Amino acid sequence: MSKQTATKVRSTVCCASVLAAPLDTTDAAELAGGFSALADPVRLRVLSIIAASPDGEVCVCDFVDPLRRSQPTVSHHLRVLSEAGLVQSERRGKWVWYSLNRARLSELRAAIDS
Amino acid sequence: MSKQTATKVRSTVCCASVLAAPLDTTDAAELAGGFSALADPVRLRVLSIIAASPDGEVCVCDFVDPLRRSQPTVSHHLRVLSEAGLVQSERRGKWVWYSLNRARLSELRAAIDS
DNA sequence: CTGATGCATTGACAGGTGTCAATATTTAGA
DNA sequence: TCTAAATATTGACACCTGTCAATGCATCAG
Repeated sequence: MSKQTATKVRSTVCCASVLAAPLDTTDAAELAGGFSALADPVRLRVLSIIAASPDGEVCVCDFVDPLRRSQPTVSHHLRVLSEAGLVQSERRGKWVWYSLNRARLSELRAAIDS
Repeated sequence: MSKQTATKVRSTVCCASVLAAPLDTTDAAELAGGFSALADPVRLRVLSIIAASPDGEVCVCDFVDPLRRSQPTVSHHLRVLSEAGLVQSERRGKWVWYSLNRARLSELRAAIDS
């Protein structure tokens, strides 16, 4: 089951922007969802750890030690990031590997671009 | 009293980045604070309204109608944005004018830049 | 000084969130 | 099929957050 949830259809032609034009409530809610996923230090470190990994993917067990959080807590954060579209997962054998969705990060970055 | 709170000293030379290097817990907490302020649709629309205003500043009373929130609620959101360093305020007579802190927005944008 | 206006603060409440222990699920290997 | 290992889910708890009504504070007009 790919936990690829809720990347709703954008209502604007390109992508929503906070600064370029008046933001409607739909776009505002969608963007707020994305930033909510970034609004936690543990999740930011999850993204950072993935970005710093040689292959661009990290399995769940390798987050537990550096994050100093329990395995269920790590799993929870990965789910939040996944549902926000910021990471994707792939099961290979007993392990699940997480990688960045840089396009989604770019969307959020662009949303606060002048 | 300038409500310019808590823009803590950055621990890195330039500015914290999620993707460029392993993120320490201090930087992660600081960035998460910034993204928390962006993690609400009402606040994103506040920023959008300011950005769309001709003079780049908006007084509190002019948020209430478009946001469809009570005046205390608007005031609450402006305080959150202010404490995150994303807006600044200036009292002129009976009115208080809010404007964007684009440098702070740039910091957050840069933090999720590749 | 008084009254009116713009904004901030307080208090209360419902709902959301991060955390962990316990448990379930999935997979590989024997 | 049985067991162990990796990950996900559930349940519980404390804390945080968005909201509004009521109230307080600051400023201006008269």
